[in-house]
Amino acid sequence: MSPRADAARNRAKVLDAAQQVFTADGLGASTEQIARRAGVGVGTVFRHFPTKEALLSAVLAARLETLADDAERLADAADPGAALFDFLTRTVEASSLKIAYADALERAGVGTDQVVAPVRERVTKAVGTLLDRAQRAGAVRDDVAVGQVFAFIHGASRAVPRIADDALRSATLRMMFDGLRPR
Amino acid sequence: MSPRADAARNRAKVLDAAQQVFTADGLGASTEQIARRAGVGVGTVFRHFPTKEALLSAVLAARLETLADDAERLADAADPGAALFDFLTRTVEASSLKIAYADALERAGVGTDQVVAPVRERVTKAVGTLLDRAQRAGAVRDDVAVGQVFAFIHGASRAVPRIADDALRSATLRMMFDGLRPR
DNA sequence: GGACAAACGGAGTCACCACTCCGTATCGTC
DNA sequence: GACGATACGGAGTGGTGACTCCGTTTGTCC
Repeated sequence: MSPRADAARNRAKVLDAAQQVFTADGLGASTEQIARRAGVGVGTVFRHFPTKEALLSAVLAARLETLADDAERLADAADPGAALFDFLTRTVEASSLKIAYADALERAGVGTDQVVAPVRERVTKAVGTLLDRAQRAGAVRDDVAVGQVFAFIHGASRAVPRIADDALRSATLRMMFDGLRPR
Repeated sequence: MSPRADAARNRAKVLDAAQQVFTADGLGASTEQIARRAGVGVGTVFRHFPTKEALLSAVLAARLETLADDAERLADAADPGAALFDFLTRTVEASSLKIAYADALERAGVGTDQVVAPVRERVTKAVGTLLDRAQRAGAVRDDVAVGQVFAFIHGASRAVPRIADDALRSATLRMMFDGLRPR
């Protein structure tokens, strides 16, 4: 039995609103704020996502989903080195003003969450492929593991968005990821 | 008029407890928890630090103080390159299990806080000196600014402590800071 | 278009937390 | 050791936020 049309619509609206609000105000944002943004009552939010944590998981899963899409799209690029670094740069830049993103990633790292786990695996695999190809092409050190790439993404996502100046920011980002390249 | 002996003692106990509790449970930890840990009443906590934010600032200032001490101690090391990288490594490793530390640093970056500002300047200057010497010795790229070094510290503090394996963690750290070295 | 299930809204509940207030204890001074 | 000043403890207050409950609305199916 598929859900009623309005239910599906509202679920999407809530997820969307949650993403925006978490991004703007951090993970501490209240459920009511999210409900208001979505144009629904709090009851509706809680019907779709029984706890705040469940909502966060869902938001996170959605983000990881697009991350995986990105990585998979780049899997057969002509220049594997460029592909990996492009991916890294875009991933971090995309989360520029989004503090919540890094927090969510952090959460993902710990929780053996039911919702998040499968998507997480997909991302790991896709990034693993990018990494592998980049290494084979000699663009990345041989001794780098996927986990370390995620550590780089995590760290850069945290640190780099704080830099206001555009040029300086992208320079710092490039510099940071340079640590992955062979010497 | 200097403060009464018990007052000074309690102030120190609270500051110490706050540091421990924030470190263990994050910035969301309650004031009562801190009071209990310090072995004093909540009233005492608030008498010494009128708001929770003031307490956080004080904790942060204390941390920055030791950071500055570290940096200044290394200012005339024989090998400037090693000195800078030592400092970076130790700073991050020292904050290993301390999530609160990175949060606090983040806060420091934003706030033009009365308590924190002067210490901040001291740290910046000391690290600036280390950086300068390392650059002159050819151990660090010429185009690196102090702000970028802080970004690296910030990012690494966030990302690296998540790695459980000791060897892998320090390898990642080294790799991350390698981005600062000339190519 | 009527009937029934599914979903909605939002006032209400409960727990928690920053912060206050004041009777009591401790310190420093003579 | 006595006395005033200073600091302490912790019950109390106000506000906020996650989550519940139920009377009302909306979608769907015949």
